[in-house]
Amino acid sequence: MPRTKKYDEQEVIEKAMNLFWRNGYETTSMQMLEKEMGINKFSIYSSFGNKNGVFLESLSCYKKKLNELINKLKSSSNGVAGIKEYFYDFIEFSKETDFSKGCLITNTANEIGQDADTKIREVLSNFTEGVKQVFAHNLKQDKTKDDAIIEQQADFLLISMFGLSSATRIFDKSQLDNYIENIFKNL
Amino acid sequence: MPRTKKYDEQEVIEKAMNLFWRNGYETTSMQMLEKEMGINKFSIYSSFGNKNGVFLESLSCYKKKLNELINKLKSSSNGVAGIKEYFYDFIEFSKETDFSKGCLITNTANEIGQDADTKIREVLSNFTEGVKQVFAHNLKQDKTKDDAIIEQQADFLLISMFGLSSATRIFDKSQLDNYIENIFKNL
DNA sequence: TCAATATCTAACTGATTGTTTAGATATTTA
DNA sequence: TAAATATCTAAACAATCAGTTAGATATTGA
Repeated sequence: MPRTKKYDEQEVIEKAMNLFWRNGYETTSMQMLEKEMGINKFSIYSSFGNKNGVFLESLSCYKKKLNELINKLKSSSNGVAGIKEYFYDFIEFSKETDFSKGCLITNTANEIGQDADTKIREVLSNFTEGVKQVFAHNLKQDKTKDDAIIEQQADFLLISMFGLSSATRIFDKSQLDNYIENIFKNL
Repeated sequence: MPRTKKYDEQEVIEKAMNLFWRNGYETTSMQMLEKEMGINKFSIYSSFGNKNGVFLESLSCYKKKLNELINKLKSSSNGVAGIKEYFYDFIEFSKETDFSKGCLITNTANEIGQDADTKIREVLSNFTEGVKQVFAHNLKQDKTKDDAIIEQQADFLLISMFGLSSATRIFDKSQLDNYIENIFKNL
């Protein structure tokens, strides 16, 4: 039996995830990953295959983190108000010390072209579809809404959330609050 | 007197602009620019200084193109309805043959970090502020809205437009239409 | 017609990209 | 204790990055 790993894969991936979250896929180099993860290239490649592998694991790690917010939303039973709270929760979630880094999923969707890696594209669309389903689930708690309205409003909220994710990187807190209030004005 | 340029700077910049628009700043390499612009590196560097110079000229070219839509909005006198038309116009504007490439300004804002080139950041914030002013100008045509409401709604529309720009790259026409209809439901 | 000179081609920087590999190091079980 | 072997370090890989340069080419005004 050989020596054991000095590092915990889950721990170093969380560090990689934060780097991708701040800088995006392209801008994040293997050198930067080495430094941030605290292990060298050999270890990175033997644990995750290649840069794309590190990124896919980072996406998975991100989803796990974000799932805390989504599970709170899932288990809520106050309809639209719960979704609105999720929007506000997300603003806090995306905050770094002095700026906001948006949503890793949304940032990636904005960065990649239509010729990007298939697995990455799948993760993005699966996640997007999942969020839409949770929105629809909460909207259904309002019995006055029929199926067509629910589908429509879930789509609207999905794109609005997508916009909010980008907006957190650029606009200030009062502008974001005002945005959310307007979004939910007639739902 | 020497020989004259074989290429028109405005013509080649439009090609560069389209490349940046499709692929983003980082992904677009000087090699790709050479090929797309139809001139070689020497000519690119002697005309525009460096890659950043090509990009700044591309941003300027993009603004000129988008100004056709914005001028239409500026000269309209039907208040919110004119802004809504601008949203729909933008969807068409951002369309490539088979997909949508969003807004070069928004794409750039999503791509760059807080340590990016100052000139680029300036172009982005100036442009954003300009669009907000045009929105406010049109909102003022509705005499029932006071200054506070106008400021609030202009900000809301700005972020919504920002979201729409990103959304065109990912969501389909019916989803985008539904998004716009909901945005303008209570303005 | 011809010297002047800007524009062009094409090869070449040096740095950095993602990825691989050889060999030293450390740990484990038998 | 010693053979086995996975993990580590560090140097190297080819490809590509943005940017430069020497020299050939073409066009101009005098």
